[in-house]
Amino acid sequence: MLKSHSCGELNKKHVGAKVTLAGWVDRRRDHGDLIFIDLRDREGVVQVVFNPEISKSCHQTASEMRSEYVVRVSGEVARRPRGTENPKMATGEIEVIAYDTAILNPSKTPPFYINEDIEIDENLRLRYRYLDLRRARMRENLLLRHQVVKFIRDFINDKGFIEVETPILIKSTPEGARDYLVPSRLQPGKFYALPQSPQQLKQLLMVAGVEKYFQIARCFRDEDTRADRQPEFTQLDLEMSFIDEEDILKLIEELFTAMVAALKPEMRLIKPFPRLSYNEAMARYGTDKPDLRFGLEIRDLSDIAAQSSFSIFRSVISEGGRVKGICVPGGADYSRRQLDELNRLVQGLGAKGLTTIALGTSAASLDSLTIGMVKSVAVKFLTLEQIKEMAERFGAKAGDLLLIIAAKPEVVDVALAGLRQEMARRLKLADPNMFAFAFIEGFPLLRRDEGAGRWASEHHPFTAPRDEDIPLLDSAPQKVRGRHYDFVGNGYEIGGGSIRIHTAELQRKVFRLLGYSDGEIEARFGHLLEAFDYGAPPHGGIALGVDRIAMLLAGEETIREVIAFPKNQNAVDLTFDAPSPVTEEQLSELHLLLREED
RNA sequence: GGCCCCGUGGUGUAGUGGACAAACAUGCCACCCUGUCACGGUGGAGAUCGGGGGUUCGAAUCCCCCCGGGGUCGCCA
Repeated sequence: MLKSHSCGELNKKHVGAKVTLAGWVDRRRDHGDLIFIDLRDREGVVQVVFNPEISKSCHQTASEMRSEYVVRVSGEVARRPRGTENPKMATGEIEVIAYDTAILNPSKTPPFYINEDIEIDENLRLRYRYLDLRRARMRENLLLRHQVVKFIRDFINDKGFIEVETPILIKSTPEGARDYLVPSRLQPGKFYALPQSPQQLKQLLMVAGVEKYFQIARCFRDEDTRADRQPEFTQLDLEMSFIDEEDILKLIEELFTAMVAALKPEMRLIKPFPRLSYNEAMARYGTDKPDLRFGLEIRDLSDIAAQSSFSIFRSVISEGGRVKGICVPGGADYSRRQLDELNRLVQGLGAKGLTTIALGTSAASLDSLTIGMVKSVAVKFLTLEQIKEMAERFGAKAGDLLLIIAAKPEVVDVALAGLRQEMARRLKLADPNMFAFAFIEGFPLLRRDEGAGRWASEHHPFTAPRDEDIPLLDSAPQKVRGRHYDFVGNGYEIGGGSIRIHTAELQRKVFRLLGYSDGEIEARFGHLLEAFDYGAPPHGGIALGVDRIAMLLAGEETIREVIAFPKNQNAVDLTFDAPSPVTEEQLSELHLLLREED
């Protein structure tokens, strides 16, 4: 080793010790004769003093040091002179008096600050990711992610699970997300696909008798990115035999409770984790991944709106739409400009517009509210009674603002969910010191794919229907509830799972309902169905997004901040400039010919 | 594919039709400085205002197209 200690570990117990350190120059303070260097390594920063009276050559070398130079320093740890201690530094009580030093490698001036935490253009950060990762914020995020994965592995191991690796080169399944394909050299014209998740593999492991499987698994989906979505991401994938929903939910609740206590003890949880039905989540929050740290719940006003003479409300309802809204406490004094912004927001989410009703601030209470105190474009078309009825539904008070959207059911929910999120952000309603984890249950097994004119799986085709709903598969598929559950936290979908179908008979029935011919079923899922005929145990599991867990625990807003080398929004790796063209020879070996694009 | 936001010295920002051959902070370079810690002081270099076209007497600023980054809807079994 070129070093005897790390910079960050030194403290007053080391006073008098002769140490050799190595790291990067975080900052240089040159007083002419006396030079101070803040030397940084993975563990932290320590002040090194170069005094020409101790070593003239050291002092000369130090005067040549610049930010991010890699240097080695030998010196004696000393207590700082009285009055010069720095309480802001972890090592601020001591310093290292250098008597020998060397520049191991100089550095160009970096393209951005390593020693300051400021927002930098994402392009630059990703292009120089190795420098970005030197910054304290990213170093801490990498460490936290390591701790998260380590904690998960230890915890799950203690519960009797064994980690099994599954193939990265596997078979394309056209349903679901778009696959990343890998051409085969040995099998001309054929392709592997990278796994979207190890779903079928882990089910086969259950048939194999593994009973309790887990994996920190890399998954790939060729879909558009988001702040919480990357083309490749990491799942905690697990599966158990001989269990029901309760076993999985309990395990996950235990895991997250223990993990937060261990890694983020200052954060508060809602215990036990709330369980909401899908219908309840959609009705109250307009989404199946609500942020439960704040209220602003949605209320359905369709019945009142239908009675009004407001033509927008009436026509939307007559076409099968809904009129719903949220109530912003104290929002009645919102300016025209602010309301316009909200209008644009919901229009961006697909709504035609936003109806705002400001309940007059001059009213002492709702009872004393008069029509003259209400500010709204809809005021001419609503009676005072109707307005009060709406306000009561929200438990609104005078001075509140009602934000109402009339649209098709799915648009109303998307727009109001977005509006709710935005209002909470503006009003700072979400407690930053809380993780509001929750389970969502009772999803429908199927949803109608109107484009294709057939049924599609809400989750995936391996999800078991509730036993009592199985007869409905033939008569009323839309009413069948799946044995599926989602795990959400602070408005993010952290993961989901289900109890699986484990008999070939039921699995075939569901595939047929999804519109597959018997031939397609055999070609795509024959391996799984065959396995089910050899004693498949009842089983189920869950998959959780490790990137999102790390992001939440780190308090970050994108998973890029907890991935060492993420891709940008266009799925490009800017550090390596991937993807990139390949040679004609490579294409030829793979039996590929590139298509001319217009 | 749609919508929204952003692009000005190395970095972060100000400037939204003339007083800008572009300002501030920091970084960089040189010199001075023995207790600093975001050290301080003096001086200096550094920007075709993302690119192209247009409007105008005049464009960083207004309009159009393109490029790049971010957010989001669709998409994500």
